Amino acid sequence: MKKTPRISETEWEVMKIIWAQAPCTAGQIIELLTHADPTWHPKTVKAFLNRLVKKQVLGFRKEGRAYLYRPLVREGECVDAVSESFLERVFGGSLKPMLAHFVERKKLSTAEVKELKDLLEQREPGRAEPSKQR
Amino acid sequence: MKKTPRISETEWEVMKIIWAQAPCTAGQIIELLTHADPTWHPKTVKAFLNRLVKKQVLGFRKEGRAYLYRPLVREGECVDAVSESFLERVFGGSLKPMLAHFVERKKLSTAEVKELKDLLEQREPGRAEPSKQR
DNA sequence: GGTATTCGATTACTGTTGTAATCCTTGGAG
DNA sequence: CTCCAAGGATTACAACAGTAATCGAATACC
Repeated sequence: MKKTPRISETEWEVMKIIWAQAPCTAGQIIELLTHADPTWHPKTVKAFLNRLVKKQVLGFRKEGRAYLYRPLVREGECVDAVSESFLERVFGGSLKPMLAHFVERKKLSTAEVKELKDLLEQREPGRAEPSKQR
Repeated sequence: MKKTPRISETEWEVMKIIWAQAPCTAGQIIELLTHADPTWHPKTVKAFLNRLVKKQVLGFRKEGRAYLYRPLVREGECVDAVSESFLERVFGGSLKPMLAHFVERKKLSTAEVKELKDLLEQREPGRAEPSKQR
C-alpha cells in the first residue's frame, strides 16, 4: 500500500485542474484557476506548484521556456484516500449513515433518487456487465 | 448562516467522543480516546480540550475538582459543513459520482445494496413522514 | 500541616497551510 | 548588445495543527 501524499484542501483545487488538463503550463493553470475563482493570485499558484512538486505530487518537464506540469499520483488514488478518511472520520466508516445524511440534506428530486437507485441496481454483485467503460 | 468553527481532523476524534458522551470529564475523554487509540497522550488530549474551548467548540462547567465538558456546536452542523466541503471538493458537488465511487470501492453485499435502496425509497419527495425525530 | 498527586492553564516547538513578495535567469524587443 | 519582461526558485511569515512538557493551584494522604 503506497501512502498517498497528503493533499490539502486548497492544493486539491490546483490538482483538480491538473488532473483534468493533463500536461499543462503554470500559465494555463493560473488561467483556469483564476477563471474559476478570481481571488487566486498568480504568485500563490506558483508557490503551490512548487510545493506540490516538492511533495512529489507533481512532476514537470521543461518545454522551452515554461514547464509542463503533470500529476505523479492518480486522481483515483487520492479520491480513494480522502474519501475513506472522510467516511471513517465523519460517519464511522459506514455508508448507510452517510448516504442518509446526504439524501436528507440535499432534498433530491424524484429523478435524482431514481438515478441513484439505478446506480445501486447496476452494482448488484454477481452481475457481469459486458460493457465496462472506465 | 453561522459559520461552523473549523474542526481539524484530529480534533474531530475528540469531538466524536464528546458528542457521544454528552457532559464528561477530561479523564473520561482521555480514557475513551486512549482506549480507541493508545497513541494518544493524556497531555495532548488536554491541549486539544483547551483549544476546542478557545475555539468555542466546547464549553465546560466546574464540577468539583474536574471540569465537565460539553459541545457548544451540534454534531449535525459540523457534519453538514464538512460533508458539503468534501462533496464539493472531491466530487464537484454532485452526489452521483460520489455514490458511484463508494459503491464501486466498497464492494457491497446484496443486502447492503438493498438497505441503501430502501433508504432512497423512503426519501422519495412528497412523502410526509409522521414521526420526524431530531 | 507538609507533601505528593491530580488537574487544568500556560508555554513550547515543529510541521503544514495559505498567501505572497522578492530574487534570479534567460529569452526577446529594440 | 542591452535591458526588460516572463518565468521559475527562494524566502517570508502568520495562522493552524499536532504533540507535549512545565507551571500552578487544589486535593488528598500521611
